[in-house]
Amino acid sequence: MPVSAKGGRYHHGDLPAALVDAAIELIAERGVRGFSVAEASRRLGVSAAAPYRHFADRDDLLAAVAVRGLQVFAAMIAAEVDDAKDPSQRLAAMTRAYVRFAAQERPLFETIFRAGVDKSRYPELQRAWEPVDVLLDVVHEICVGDAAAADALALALEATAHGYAVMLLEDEPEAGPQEIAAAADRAAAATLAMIAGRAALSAPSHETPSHETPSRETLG
Amino acid sequence: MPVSAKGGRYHHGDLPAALVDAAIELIAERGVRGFSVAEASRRLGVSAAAPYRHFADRDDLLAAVAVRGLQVFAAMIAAEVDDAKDPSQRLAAMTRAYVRFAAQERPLFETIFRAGVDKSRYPELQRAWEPVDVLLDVVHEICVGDAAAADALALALEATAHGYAVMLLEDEPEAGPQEIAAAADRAAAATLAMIAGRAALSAPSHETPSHETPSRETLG
DNA sequence: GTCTATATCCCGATAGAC
DNA sequence: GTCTATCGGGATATAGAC
Repeated sequence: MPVSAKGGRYHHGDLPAALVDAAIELIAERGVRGFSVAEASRRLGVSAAAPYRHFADRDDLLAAVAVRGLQVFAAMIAAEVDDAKDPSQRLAAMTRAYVRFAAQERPLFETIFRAGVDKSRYPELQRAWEPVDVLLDVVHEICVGDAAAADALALALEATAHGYAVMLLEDEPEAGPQEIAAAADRAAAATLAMIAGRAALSAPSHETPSHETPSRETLG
Repeated sequence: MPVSAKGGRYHHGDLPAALVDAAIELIAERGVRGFSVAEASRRLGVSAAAPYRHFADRDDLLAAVAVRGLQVFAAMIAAEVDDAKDPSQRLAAMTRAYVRFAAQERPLFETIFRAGVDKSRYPELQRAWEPVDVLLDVVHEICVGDAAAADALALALEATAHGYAVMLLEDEPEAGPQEIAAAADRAAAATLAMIAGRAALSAPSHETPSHETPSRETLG
């Protein structure tokens, strides 16, 4: 820890970065909900006021964590995808990375998807998604010349990956490497299944009778 | 509002139920995170202490909301599924209901899936899942005599439905009936696609090279 | 079963000194 | 850029009266 030459008080070389790290640890232990700027400060041994020199408010710090998370996310996906040959295998690899990221970098996943940060307030956050989105463009190699089909497939695969990831975190919060790998493989298999059955994505769902569904009141 | 005959102080006929309702409204407005027992009391015009006669703590009340939510959830699914003929159509209908539930009963969905209530603490909460799980047994009519395949398919469909639901809430928090119906239809189509491609679910995913993935540190 | 009152704790954020 | 001090607010939960 660097110490200011002028007085006895110490400085962080980079308090903003230290705060992001502390936030991640804190979120890992208590969840996004249990995170507070005050506690992060305490852990770094700085005053509760210090963070506000660098982040406008709590959300501002969370947004920085999310940006950081998306960088890791994109890197994990890219690494996993790298050597896969055909488009389907690349997409399956993406899903595998998606699930792994959720499990291995849980606090980052939580911050990105559950912190409730208003994206429109943080353009850098929107920009941080781009590298991920680009990787999804592989779908066009599968649905050649049919942009609508490609979009539908991309959405379906995103939903599937996200679903497996979220369900893993909910059902097995303490999953070890073994379980994580197994879940990632199942998700990857589901990706291939979805691709195989993709013809049904564009087909009309044949009836939408618009039932009346029971409301809360009718069940009292 | 019923008033006690004895004094000037009023009672609720059913404060526990009133608290659950108030909680739902509050969660609808501010999300689970913004919910507090104190605010719910305030809205009902009772003291902040009153709820603790009926619920041990905040989580206890949230668990009650979740149970309520699961009843509605099961009812919505059952109603949508009712008249569908073949298993695939029934499963597609379930997915449609799943997504609709998330969008139309957002606070209940949030409470069930995001409130972070410790299920093991609330057996009634586990029991409330059963009616939903039973409906998923339709998969056995598709994967006849192959229990493993049926389980894999059930998981895949659950993940898909959940993924579409969560993504809808994240991407279009203000979705109207139109958008909701469209999203539900896309999810239903994805269900049919997954079923169509289900052969790939049991197939080995052919390679699991276990890359080294970049860690947080290497990106600093 | 509900109220009043209270104890205890924590948080976000700001002002002003150094 | 960080600190001290502080304001203002809200939460959970308990004790004891009615």
